[in-house]
Amino acid sequence: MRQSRQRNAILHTVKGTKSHPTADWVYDSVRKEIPNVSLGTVYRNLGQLVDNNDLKAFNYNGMVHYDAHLSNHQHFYCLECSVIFDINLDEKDFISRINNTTTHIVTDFQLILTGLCKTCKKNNKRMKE
Amino acid sequence: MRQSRQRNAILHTVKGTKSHPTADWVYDSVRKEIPNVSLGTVYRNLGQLVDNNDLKAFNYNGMVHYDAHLSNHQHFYCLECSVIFDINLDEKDFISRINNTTTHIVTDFQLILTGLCKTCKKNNKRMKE
DNA sequence: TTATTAATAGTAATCATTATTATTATTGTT
DNA sequence: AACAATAATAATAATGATTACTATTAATAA
Repeated sequence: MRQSRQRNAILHTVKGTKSHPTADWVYDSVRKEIPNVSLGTVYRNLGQLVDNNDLKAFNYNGMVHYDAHLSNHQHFYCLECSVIFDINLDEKDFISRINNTTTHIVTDFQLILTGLCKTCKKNNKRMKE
Repeated sequence: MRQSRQRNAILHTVKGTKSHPTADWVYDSVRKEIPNVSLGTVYRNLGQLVDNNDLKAFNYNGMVHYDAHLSNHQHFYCLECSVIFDINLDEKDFISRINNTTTHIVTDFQLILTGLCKTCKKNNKRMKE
């Protein structure tokens, strides 16, 4: 894998946000630095960076989201403000718990939690007062 | 909501399988009975049937899968044979457990388990002998 | 410094899905 | 049964995310 200005910019962009961006968001962001970067380059590099374990990817609502936060965690999507938050969950414990209830061998899982985030919960209360 | 031959065929098709089919699979299946059915009709009706709580839908690998099995359950995808199995999991218990570990309010979740199914596990053992 | 070839920009193609529209068929009402 | 009213359809075009293609550019090893 060679060095390239584009790949560095793409990786730094994802590392520099906690917003779990889509390819399109990364494209818009990288274009501010490299205006003629190609959308195909963004997709190709995001894919390679995931293969290379520099990024993680997950599907939500039919779109791929990227994440530079590599350690064991899950995601929570707020139905009010659409922000994706990180949630800490003991994956090993969860998997072993599941494996006690089934005869298949569960080795991995994709979990996305939904609901109302802390901030939106507060705002909702205020509105009702 | 009116009656139509197409909608009936679409609903019966999904009710008649445990394979958690995609729109395309349903289309191919319904075409055997109604050869000139339109793919748009299949998509529209699957959407309506979900809105009407006759079917449930979930995303996997960027594709929507439909399920006529409406009661509380989750899905397990076998990485070997690509079959999607049903898994029983106490949703309420799971949600309340999660809510003990976070300050957001979790009301729902999407979970897809992956691994090796019972059958593929057996076959794998045989191969290694 | 040059040859090799990975990576790029630009563009076309693909795949799942949704929208449009003129026609057909269902259903409630005479 | 005949008839409006309009929901549902087939056929097709359009969309949005992603992947593939290709000629050119640029990174690296010799």
